[in-house]
Amino acid sequence: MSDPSDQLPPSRPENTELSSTVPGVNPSADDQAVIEVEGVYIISVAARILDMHPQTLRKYERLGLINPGRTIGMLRLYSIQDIKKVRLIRYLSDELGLNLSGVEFALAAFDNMSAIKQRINGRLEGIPAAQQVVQEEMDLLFESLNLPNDR
Amino acid sequence: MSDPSDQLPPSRPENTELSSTVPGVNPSADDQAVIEVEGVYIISVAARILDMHPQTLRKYERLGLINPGRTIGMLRLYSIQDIKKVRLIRYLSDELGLNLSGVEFALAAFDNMSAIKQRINGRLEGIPAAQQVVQEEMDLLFESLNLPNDR
DNA sequence: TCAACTTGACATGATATGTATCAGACTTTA
DNA sequence: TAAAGTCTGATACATATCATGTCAAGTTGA
Repeated sequence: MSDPSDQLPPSRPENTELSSTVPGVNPSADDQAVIEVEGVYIISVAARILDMHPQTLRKYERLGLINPGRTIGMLRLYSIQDIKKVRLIRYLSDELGLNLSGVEFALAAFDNMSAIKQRINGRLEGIPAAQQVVQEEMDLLFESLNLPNDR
Repeated sequence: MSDPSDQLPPSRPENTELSSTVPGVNPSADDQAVIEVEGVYIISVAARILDMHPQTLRKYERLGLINPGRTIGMLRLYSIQDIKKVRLIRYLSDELGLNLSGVEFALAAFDNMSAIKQRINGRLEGIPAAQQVVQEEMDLLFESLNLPNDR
């Protein structure tokens, strides 16, 4: 039970990455919310893209699993990252069989692992050899959970 | 969402550690599997200790969540560690609301994290400063998931 | 010996989930 | 401005999951 290799979940489908800085249409520039109009969909469009019911998306938001932007009015705006996050949620739910509490746990685990990986890397700034080791092993960890390893 | 401190789950109850070498009834003596008769219960006793139905324990085993020993015949024998693992399962299920797929995921995550922590530590043998950093941060990670950090 | 265990199958009630609908108000866009 | 779409909040429904319970027929161990 402690050998990571004997409990790999089934392979994760493509296109469920949680993001990775920014999607395609954002070559250089910002870090902040600058213009950020690189693909933003209202709920009906997002639902059609995902082939899911709008109510399901609203429910996910109510549970804190996603957090789409809003217009000045209150219309939800789904970014590419939001769409991908929903795909990941659906994967965890449909393929791995987690309930929504489990999805919440898994997403939090993912976030925390990403954060700690970053922190370690920062604290090992002066020791590249150690950075390398941690990088490799943390990547292994992400793989073993079948979760994306960047943010 | 990436700050570990803002998603700490509710505090975990006492006595759900997954183990830690050996339980109480073992004043001095061994570390290895020497005699290892420091508390081993058949299913009815384990169920009474845990205040759970025997069928529930059998189901957990069938799903691969626990793996109690057996007599030469086939009677299940629950060790202290098994008992504690069941308590952890119950915590994940009852308190965090995970279904059994989620419990499986969480246990696997825990195992993998423990294993990677060990591996990193081994590979950083010659760099105590780095070991220290990783130790601290990995402990943080375990805390953030509200899971025990030893095995 | 015989109570307690084994496996496997099936049933139950409570709860979770995704989907659906309604009403009344607000936003967007043509 | 009018139509179409979205908002919140409530409610409802079919299906699935989970812990528990029961049964039968065979095995174990004090």
